Amino acid sequence: MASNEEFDFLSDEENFENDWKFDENDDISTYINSSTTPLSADTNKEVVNLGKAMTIVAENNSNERKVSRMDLNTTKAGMDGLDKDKINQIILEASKGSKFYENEKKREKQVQKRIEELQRKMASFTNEQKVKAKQAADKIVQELEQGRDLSRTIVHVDMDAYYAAVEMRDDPSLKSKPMAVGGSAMLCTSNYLARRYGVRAGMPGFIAKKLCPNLTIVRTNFDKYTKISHEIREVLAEYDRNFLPMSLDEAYLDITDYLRGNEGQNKRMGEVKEEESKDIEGKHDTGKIAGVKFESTDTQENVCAETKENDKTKTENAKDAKFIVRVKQETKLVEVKQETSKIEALPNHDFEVTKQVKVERAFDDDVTKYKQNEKDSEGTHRPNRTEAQETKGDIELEPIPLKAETAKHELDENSFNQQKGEGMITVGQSEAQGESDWDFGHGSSENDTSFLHEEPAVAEQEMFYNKVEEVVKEMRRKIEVKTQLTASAGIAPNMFLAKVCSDKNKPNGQFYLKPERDKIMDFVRELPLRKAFGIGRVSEQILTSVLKANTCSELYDRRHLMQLLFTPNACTNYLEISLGLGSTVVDVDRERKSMSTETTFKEINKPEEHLAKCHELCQELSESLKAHRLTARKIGIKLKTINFEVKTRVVTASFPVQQTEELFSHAKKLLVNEIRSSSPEPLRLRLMGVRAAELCEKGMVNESKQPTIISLMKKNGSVRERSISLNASQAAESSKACGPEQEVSLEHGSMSREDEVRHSEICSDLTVLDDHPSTSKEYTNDHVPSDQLGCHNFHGNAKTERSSNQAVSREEPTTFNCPVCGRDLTFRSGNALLQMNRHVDTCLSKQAVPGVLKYDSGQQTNKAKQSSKKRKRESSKNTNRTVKRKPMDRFVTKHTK
DNA sequence: CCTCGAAGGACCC
DNA sequence: GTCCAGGGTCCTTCGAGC
Repeated sequence: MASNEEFDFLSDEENFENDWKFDENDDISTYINSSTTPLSADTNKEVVNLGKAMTIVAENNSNERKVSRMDLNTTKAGMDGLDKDKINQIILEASKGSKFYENEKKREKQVQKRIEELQRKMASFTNEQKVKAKQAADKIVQELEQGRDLSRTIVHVDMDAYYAAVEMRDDPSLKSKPMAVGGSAMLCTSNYLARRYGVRAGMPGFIAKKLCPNLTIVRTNFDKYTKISHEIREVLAEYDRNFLPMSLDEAYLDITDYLRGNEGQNKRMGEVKEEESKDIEGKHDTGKIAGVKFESTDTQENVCAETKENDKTKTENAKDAKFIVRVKQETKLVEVKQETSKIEALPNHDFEVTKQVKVERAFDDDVTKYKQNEKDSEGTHRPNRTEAQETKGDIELEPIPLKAETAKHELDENSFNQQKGEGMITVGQSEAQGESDWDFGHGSSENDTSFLHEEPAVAEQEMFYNKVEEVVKEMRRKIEVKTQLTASAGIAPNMFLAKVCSDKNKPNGQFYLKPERDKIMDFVRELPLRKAFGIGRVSEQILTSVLKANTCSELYDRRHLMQLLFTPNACTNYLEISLGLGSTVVDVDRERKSMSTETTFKEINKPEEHLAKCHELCQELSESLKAHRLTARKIGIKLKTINFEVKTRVVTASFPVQQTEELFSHAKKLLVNEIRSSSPEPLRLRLMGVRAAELCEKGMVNESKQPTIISLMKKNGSVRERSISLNASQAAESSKACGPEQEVSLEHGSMSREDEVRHSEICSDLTVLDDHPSTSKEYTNDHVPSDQLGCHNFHGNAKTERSSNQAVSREEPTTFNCPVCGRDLTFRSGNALLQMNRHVDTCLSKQAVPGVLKYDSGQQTNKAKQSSKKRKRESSKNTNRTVKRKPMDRFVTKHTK
């Protein structure tokens, strides 16, 4: 436990005074918190003599510094203890003189310039300014602190070296070799053996080869990764149906509801599929067995019983219990009930007592390999292992977490609420904190936490923590059983922390940061800033060289300066990071904002080639748009010259487009402009891209990586929401619920923009006005199957879409031409006529529409949207600030008063 | 003075 | 011999228009 002196953010008068000193003396050493070491050499301008690799090719300019932006980023997993200098030297040698390198140098200079400006600015601050700034910062801190929400249990699941792991799984000979997945231009990922050489994702293959001449590079196989990703997601969905996939190998889950014991509980039981078990047998070649079969549970029952009586007995018996499991050397892997309840964890988590046992189903074959978590909980150190080591199988057994059938210790609502904590002060915390400023916001009657000091509450809390760990372990095991790939997980009260935690015990480990404020602050204290989401190369450089802050605590100590130097947005974000705050809402309802395609090639410099390439890209993009049923109002191009300079140009179309030629006509203009403006020099490109933005959905749920909001109708830049947001599964459900008769197809074929807008409004009107009980909310055209859209085959006034024999039992889709708005509307319903009439009425009562729309787009929609979100969980205290931490830029305010 | 759109970047995986 | 991706999101700056 850190003493307050060591980690005293708020009573940092000394630090604060040091700032003044810094101003007067420019004495960096007094400014830097002596307890921390610089992360990188350029933390301190004076420290430059770090070997050749660090001194840059100075050419003419003696002021030139090293291009630190090209350095290896070793903050990621599996990169500890590398000879960074040597690696950086090799990278430098391989890059020197290239166009890319020159460009990096240029960008580095720009960053330097910014840093110098900031430093100048900082030197000009008066004490008065700083005092004021500190007050302002503290005020924000206080608000943020008040919004701190520790009630959610967020899990970040991250597959270990995913692509590489997949390739190794399918070709075990790769396991013993350093290998990477990608191409010679760029690597996507590398295995842990390769990482020992400094080979990592985002590195060009040829440099990786220099670092590790034996490196095997395997081509990417995205289809395969996607398929496996689906399998992983099936597991994740058991724990949180609304989990948020971030990429193929990474996702956030909110398992709070699951922990309450009611979500997904009975979904999977007894349905372990044959093929699953076969898969497992088939693939396991090394044959080391670590699975365990639980039989009688008498012993364990006893252990649990005794646990409550006597601590000593608890420990010993628990040990025994573990031994029993191990000694037996049973070899059957069992699938157990979803909900694992670890009843007691022992000090240091050396072992666990798992209480009973309801075997739902055993795999057909008794022999199943099961890899062991090397480390299961925080506090104990686990050495890094390579894949080669991991497959050796010299591992300890660990009982598979089992479900506690006798739920005597099920957390009751009461204890849960305590855990969840209004104001969340946990045992021992108030003492530890003393009268520190940290306590702000916790002073009133509602913060009477005396009840938490009672033993039962502590025990229950412990139980809860154990349960959390077990659940996540179980999840990871399921993933492994299913895919033979390991995942790491971070568990924390918010997404930011969960992310950091998942990295902590990689590979194949997990880390639980318990929802206690002082634990979080401890955790965050020495956290390198670079680990924080949204702090990349540049921000890190700025923060270290301007603020001399390497860790979150140091950042916090400079909050007054942040206040003066950065934009309010950036400032708040930094404060959130330094306080360990992050989003507690795993928000899947994110809508895709743009869609693009780009490609790198050998130099292209002839206009006709430019245009040909552009057309190609437009075609690709058009296909993507069509596949997602999207149209775009903005079309942009991206050009990268052979010197790596990037230009983007955007144009707003007068109506939403989707077709290749439509896209091309806009993109072409932009491109030609650039060709012209570069002339008489040829436009020498190495990359071209086309982008579509301001997307409008043409119906259907967007099948992008995240389930999306349906139907955002945009007009004049302002968003007016029409229909209730549904995620994909909800949409599917409601679609089922409504039945096909509620689906409406609309003719989109050749609409003008005006038509499109009008059309949207009409759809919306239907949404709003329809009073059909089952459709009052979901009645949009969003569920129309793809083949119903476009309606290219509708010509008549009322034409059936299917052959009549097919349509006998189902209602025939019928197309009408609306005499008012002129649109073709298809209704698949027995009462199509009625619906049509309703539509016509709507069109006719145009005057009523604005009012409706207005109302709808006002509070109504917001409310509806909120309630439609399955989990509106912002506690009443939760101010708007903390909830969503957005990635941000750390730009600098132009004028800080 | 405020709002918007375009351009440029930073960052993430 | 190979010589730094591609698909996104969000933020800031800055000039134009109201």
